[in-house]
Order: sequence, then C-alpha cells, then structure tokens
Amino acid sequence: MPRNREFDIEQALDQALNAFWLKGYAATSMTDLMAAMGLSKSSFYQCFGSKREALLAALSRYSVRELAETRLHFNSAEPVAPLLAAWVRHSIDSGACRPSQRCGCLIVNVAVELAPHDGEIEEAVRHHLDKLAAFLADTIQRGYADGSIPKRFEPAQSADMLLNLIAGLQVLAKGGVEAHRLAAIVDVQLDCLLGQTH
Amino acid sequence: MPRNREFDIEQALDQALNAFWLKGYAATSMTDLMAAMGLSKSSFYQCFGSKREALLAALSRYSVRELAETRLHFNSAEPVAPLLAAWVRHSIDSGACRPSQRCGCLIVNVAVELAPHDGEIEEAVRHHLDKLAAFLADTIQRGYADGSIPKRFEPAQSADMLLNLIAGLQVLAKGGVEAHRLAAIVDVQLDCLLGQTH
DNA sequence: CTTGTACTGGACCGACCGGTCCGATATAGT
DNA sequence: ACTATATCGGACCGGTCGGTCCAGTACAAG
Repeated sequence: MPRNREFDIEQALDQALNAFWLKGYAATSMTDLMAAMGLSKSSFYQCFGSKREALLAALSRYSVRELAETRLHFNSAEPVAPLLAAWVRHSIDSGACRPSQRCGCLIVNVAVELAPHDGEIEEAVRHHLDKLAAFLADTIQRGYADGSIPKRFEPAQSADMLLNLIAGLQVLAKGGVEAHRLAAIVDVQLDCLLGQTH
Repeated sequence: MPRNREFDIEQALDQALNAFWLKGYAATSMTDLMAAMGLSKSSFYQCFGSKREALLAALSRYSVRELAETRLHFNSAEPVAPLLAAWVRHSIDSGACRPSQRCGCLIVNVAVELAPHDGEIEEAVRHHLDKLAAFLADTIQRGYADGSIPKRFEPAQSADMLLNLIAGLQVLAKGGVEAHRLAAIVDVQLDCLLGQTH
C-alpha cells in the first residue's frame, strides 16, 4: 500500500503559479519554486515532471480560473455595458499576484517571454486568448440585444479590441505608468465602445 | 601607446540589442551575447561593465532609434491623420528583430520581464514611454490644427491610448494571434481616434 | 510480522551562470 | 631596441542551473 502524498497538488500548483507570475519563467529557479511550493525536488519532479510542465499546468489553471471569474462577473440580468465597464476597470487591479507587487497578467507575461520560442506554450496562450475573445464577443452581442451597447463594430472586432486593451494595460502597468493614466485610457476606450464615458 | 580596440562599440551594442530583443534578458546567456557580438568576455566586460549595463545601454540605443524614426515619419507637410494611420499599421511589422522571428518591442519585453523588479530598468522604460507619449500628443495636437483629426479627446489621452494600442498589439503578436485580427484591431482603434477606418 | 507501493529527503550530476584574473598582444613614442 | 598603455584571449572561479538517483519512509493489506 503506497505512502500517502503529503501535499495537495492543486495548492502546490497555485504556489508555483504565483512564483512564475511574480518573476517570470527563466528568472524563477528550481530553488525559488521549491521554496514557494514547500516541496523537495523529488516530490516536485515525481508529481509535475519538469519545470516547464509545471508552467504549462499553472497556465492551464490560471486560464480556467480567469475565464470562470469573467463568466461569473457577467452572469447577471443587468445591462451588459456597465458590467463590461466594471470588468475592464477591474482588470487594472487584478495584476497584483501579491500585495504591492506588479505582476501583470500571467498569460501576457508568458506570451512575451516564451510564446515565440515554444509552440506548446504558444498554444496555451492562444487557447486562453481565443476563449476569452469568444466569450467577450458573445457578451457584446448580448449588449447589442439588450440595447446597452451601440452596434458600432462586429462583436468579434470589439472583443479583440478589448483583448488588446487589457494586454496593453498590463504592460503599461508593469512598466510603471501611473494609475490615473491607465484609468484615462480605459475611459477613452469605453467611450469608443459604449458611446459614453461612465 | 595603447593597443587599438578591434571592434566598433556601436555595432557590438546593436548585436547585443538584437540578442536581448530576441530571447529576453534572463534567457540570453553571456555565451549567447559573446556569440552575437563577436567578442571575448574580457573585451565585453572591459567595454560594457556587466550584462545588465549592456542591457541598459541597448535600451537607451533602441529608444533613441525608435523615437528618431517616429519623428522622421511624421516630419512631413502631409495631414497628420494618414501619417498616424500608416505609423500604427507599421508598428505591427516592426516587431521583427529578425526575419520570421516575432520579437515584439524591446521596451515592452523589458517592461514585462524586468521593470517591476529593477528601478533603473523601469526608469529607462518610463523614459521611453513618456517621451513617445509626449511626441504623439504634440502630433495629435498638430492633427487637430490641420483639421485631419477630430477633437474628441485631450491630446495626452489619445497619445496614451495609442501607447496602449501598440503595447497590446506587440503582446498579441508575440502570443501568436493572427495578423488579420491585429489589422482589424487597428482599424477599429483608428476609427475611434480619427473618425474613419481608412 | 512481511510485502509491495508510492512518496520523501538529500546527496549528487554535468553543464552552465556571470564575472575575475593575468599573461600575451598591438601600438606609437622615445 | 625599450617603454607605457589599453586591449585581447582564455583559463579560471564560486555558485547556480534543472534534473537524477537511491536509500529511507509511510502505509494498508495479508
């Protein structure tokens, strides 16, 4: 009868996710990971296979979590426009994997660092981006139907524009651009999309 | 009388810049750098001081170059709007440090990888972003004056929106998003800013 | 008790990391 | 020729990298 595992896989993976999110992949050493996860190397490799595979698992986990939270946010009988505005504004705050740390968005971080050089990572990134875009497009279509969003662009175009907006904001935030400028960018973009500022 | 230096500093720095641009800072080893620059370690350290200092020098060089090219692009008697549209569209193509490689934008890459953890790098990033934003704001003001851009937003707001647009595009491109979607994002955004699509 | 099994700890591995050191070298002046 | 000087080459450094290995351990079943 085998010895029982002493740690919880999902919890350990969350810790790994946070470590990668904070420092990036290359700059996070195995020592960093072991410290974050509270595991020995043997337990880590036994369970996750390799550093890269741990990252892939973390990406998947992050994606599932983000998409679920997004769906929950829009799961309301309220008109879509204010929900959308709140969601975009919230995205500026969500790049904090730790208090007072600017971690950005794990997908964005990994897209920049690894996607051009690793096909499987790129697929994971694409998978997330495409699913989010599809959900946003449906949501915008809903906004057209409920009349809260003026039909100015194809839903897919607006969705991609939102993706781009969020990605850009994460970069500028990590680069140290002031919060009031980020908020102003959001105002301008919401004006374009929804036809009013607040 | 001292021995003469056998390499050109600017040229070596360009090669270093390309190496960092392609692989990122942490993932570019000293061996990679020496191969790219064609130098021995002694020559490198004698001249540049450290890996990090070489990156700072490369960032500065990239920034000067990008800002100069941008100024040149807008140094025209033509109305601003079409110049702006062409400049934004060109930005999608300029993320290729090498043929067939998606390198994105060095400033964006470094903002994501290093800025939150290194104050001096963050300053360099901020310096570039702020200078570019200031130039774009002046340019947009010029567009208001020549009548080619409708006065919908404060020039600084529009400039920041453009910064955000470019940053987001670089991320999505590195993440593998198709070119036609990127082009459509540009169309939508130019419509918002200039009041027409092409 | 023994057995079989998965898990754990920690020593170990070859390779690599950024950087140091110093003799050899190129160069012009005397 | 010698001298002074900055540059170059490459051996070397201590530490770190991701990953391997195997004895020890925990556990339930027989």
